[in-house]
Amino acid sequence: MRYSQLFPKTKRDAPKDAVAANHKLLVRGGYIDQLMAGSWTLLPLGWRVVAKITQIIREEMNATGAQEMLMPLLHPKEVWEETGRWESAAEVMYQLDNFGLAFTHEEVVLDLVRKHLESYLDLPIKIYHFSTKFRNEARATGGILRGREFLMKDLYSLHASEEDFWKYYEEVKQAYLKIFKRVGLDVIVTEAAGGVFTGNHTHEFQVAASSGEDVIYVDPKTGTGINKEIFAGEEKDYKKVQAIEVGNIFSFGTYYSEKMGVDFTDKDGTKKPVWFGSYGIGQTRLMGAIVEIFHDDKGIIWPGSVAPFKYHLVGLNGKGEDVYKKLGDDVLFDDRDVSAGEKFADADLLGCPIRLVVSDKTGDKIEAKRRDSEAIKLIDIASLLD
RNA sequence: CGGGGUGUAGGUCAUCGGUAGACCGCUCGGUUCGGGUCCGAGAGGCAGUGGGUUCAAUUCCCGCCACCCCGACCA
Repeated sequence: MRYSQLFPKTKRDAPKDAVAANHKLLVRGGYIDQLMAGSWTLLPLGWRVVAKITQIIREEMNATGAQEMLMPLLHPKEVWEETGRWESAAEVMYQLDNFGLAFTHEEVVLDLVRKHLESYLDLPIKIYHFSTKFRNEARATGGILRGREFLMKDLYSLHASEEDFWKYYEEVKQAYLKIFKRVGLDVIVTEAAGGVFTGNHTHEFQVAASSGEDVIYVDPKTGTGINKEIFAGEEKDYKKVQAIEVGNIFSFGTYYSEKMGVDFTDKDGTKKPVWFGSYGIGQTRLMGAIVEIFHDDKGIIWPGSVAPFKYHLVGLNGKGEDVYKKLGDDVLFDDRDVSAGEKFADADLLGCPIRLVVSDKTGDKIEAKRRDSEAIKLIDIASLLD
């Protein structure tokens, strides 16, 4: 990608009211653009980051045997009335006369499954999708961390037995740990309340960050946390940390299945309700959380796995064209006729992992510098392509 | 939803009871070319919106709207 053709360009100033690092840097870098409070366009750069996050999640979900699909966002009132959530979740759900906008998909999944589920032989079912969620947030805040509309992966699993359910629940927990590790985050598995979703406790995946809106108590011995909302221990025995919730997993037991009549014929010939759980990761929030963790005063420092481009090639003195053509697709080439300083500043702001410079000074070599280091080395094109 | 703050050029901000100015960005010309170079010229604004006070309102007062922050709330 040539920078000269990239839409849009970087900005020198952050939005005047922006406080959160992700808000300032993602907007300045041209990753996201605000339509209104809690509503963001993912610009070409931001979309590339989200696509990389999505692909990592997809790989790990598929590895658990889950199948990707896509469900609608406009839901009939009826299915939500079956579980009572048309009323109980009215505050978070955007509702029209006979429809509601998706803020989650439990009801739709259960309606889907009951039409196709007959026997224990059909179970387990593990299905997921990536889609927009609408939430009528009383207060959208923190840049892209809490929006009224955002992207999320939600996985749903249905099982013939409690034992099989918990086995898979644990498998998803491990998959989540892999996902967060792959995107560069250290997460704290945290016990929490289920809110509108369930009376049971749930597991959240929290990332320590001073800008986080959650408070959790971390047990120094196990490294696991308990959300402030259900914490009942002695404060002195725990470490209190602020954190961003980047994922969560829920067990519903047979509660919703019974309400919606989602049952199957078991081995013994009797009808039983399915065991049901759901598992979410917000891709857009995850992008914001990554920026909260990985940035300095100059800009973003993307982990390699989610960076929009691996290389940011700076051409000076009209050079760089040859190197650009050899590097393939994973490179952003700053081909503008502007000062070196401006190009370096933009490279720091955009935060690609490796900055390459080709100039009069580098001769037939290429200068390489990691975004997270000051060390510079000269290499030749052949070893770079290796 | 309660409290606070802010709305002036594309962006960030000054100004001020007498119909607006800087910097950045943009366009043009020159200059420069390893950390947002420098010089010159130019384009660009119904001062969020509705009302009130006044000879006169961007400025003072009130309503509304929007955004940001704190709280409440919250997959």
